[in-house]
Amino acid sequence: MLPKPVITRLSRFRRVLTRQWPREREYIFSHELAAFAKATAAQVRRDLMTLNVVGSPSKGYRVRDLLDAISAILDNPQGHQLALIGVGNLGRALLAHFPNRNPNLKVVAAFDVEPTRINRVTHGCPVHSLDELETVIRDKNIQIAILAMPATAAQEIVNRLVRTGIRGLVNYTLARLDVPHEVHVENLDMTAYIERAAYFATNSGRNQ
Amino acid sequence: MLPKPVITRLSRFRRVLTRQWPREREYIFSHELAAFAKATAAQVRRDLMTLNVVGSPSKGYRVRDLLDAISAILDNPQGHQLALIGVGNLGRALLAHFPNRNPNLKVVAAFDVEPTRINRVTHGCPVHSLDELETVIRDKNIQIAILAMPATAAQEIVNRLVRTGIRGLVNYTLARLDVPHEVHVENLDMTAYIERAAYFATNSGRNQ
DNA sequence: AGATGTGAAGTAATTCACAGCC
DNA sequence: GGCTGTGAATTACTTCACATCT
Repeated sequence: MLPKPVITRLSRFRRVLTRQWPREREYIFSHELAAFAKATAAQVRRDLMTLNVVGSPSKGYRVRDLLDAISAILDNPQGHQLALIGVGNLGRALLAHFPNRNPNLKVVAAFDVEPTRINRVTHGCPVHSLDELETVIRDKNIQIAILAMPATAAQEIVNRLVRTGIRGLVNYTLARLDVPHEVHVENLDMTAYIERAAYFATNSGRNQ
Repeated sequence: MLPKPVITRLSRFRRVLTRQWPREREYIFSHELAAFAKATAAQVRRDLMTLNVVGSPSKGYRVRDLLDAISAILDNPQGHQLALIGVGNLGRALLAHFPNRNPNLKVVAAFDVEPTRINRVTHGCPVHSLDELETVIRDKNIQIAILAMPATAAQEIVNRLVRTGIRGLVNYTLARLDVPHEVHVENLDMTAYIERAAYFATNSGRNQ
């Protein structure tokens, strides 16, 4: 298993290569990718080394090879089915941001308690009642859940998700979650990031 | 300037102390705080050491001292004024999440291009036209901006913000921003986190 | 007995620097 | 000449372990 910073950068590299790098340029140098992805050339070469991607001193790395290697790491061959819990403003924002992205990751079901939201299709995603959580998760083979509902309900729903066999959680809630160690949690507390930005802004920190 | 992981933990510690720790318990042991904040006791003590907070072996740390020390680090004496750029779903979600939080951080102005959104008050926050960006930023002494609008417009608006003297950016956009090194950027690309969760979920990674 | 405070050790991640190649 | 690939050095962060305190 690769270290977290490497995974984070690979994800960034891929976005640069697919969205910013001119399609007609078949090769890229480490320093070019570094410039786009806000990394250093040495860092890029290190990361690519761990992926066993080889470049040539004269041409650099073949973009195609790079993308293949990154996908082999980041993408699941069967793809990932995701569930969204909570279809409030945040949930809807996530749904709206999503469809155009990584085709490997699909939000195939959303859940809410609000009757007016249930049994409708929002941004192409069907919204179910929370009562159906377990059945839908199992039926659609969902491995990852995005938590975008009030913090108070979080732990209880997480317990249900864990019992149903969820593998990963993306937690937009303030709640700190208790999960067995085989379940991966990404905590995305928005205020934490803003506090951090505030600290480094006033202390005139250097970038990144 | 303290390292990023320390700042992140301090922010977490504070949330635990203000929201989860029983008000009547005036003291807390490092291992207690560690359990709540998902850290280790040694880590907590290290962090508190760097803040020069002293505890007693018999009683632990005084919660009040802790909070004061953390605030002295994280909070700006004049507080922070924030601007929100983009009042779509994501922007509204951010506004909704905010008011109850850190009183030191206030979103005092929002901006959008959509005429139907402009000159209204959303979640207690006035929405201005983007045309007024510079004047409002200056008038309200805003140091930090939260970017929650389409990626395409991001860099141009960032340039304007930088010219107006912004100190920090919280970037929810896919765009990678070019800013002078004295401007701090927190990048919060949602899909990156989901890709990370997917990777560690399939590779059955350990938590955190 | 069971904490704290902290040097020292250990581990993780980044950067240097340079041989080898095109 | 400018790039890749990579051991070695460096820097950053975490954890250990223990003297000290109450």
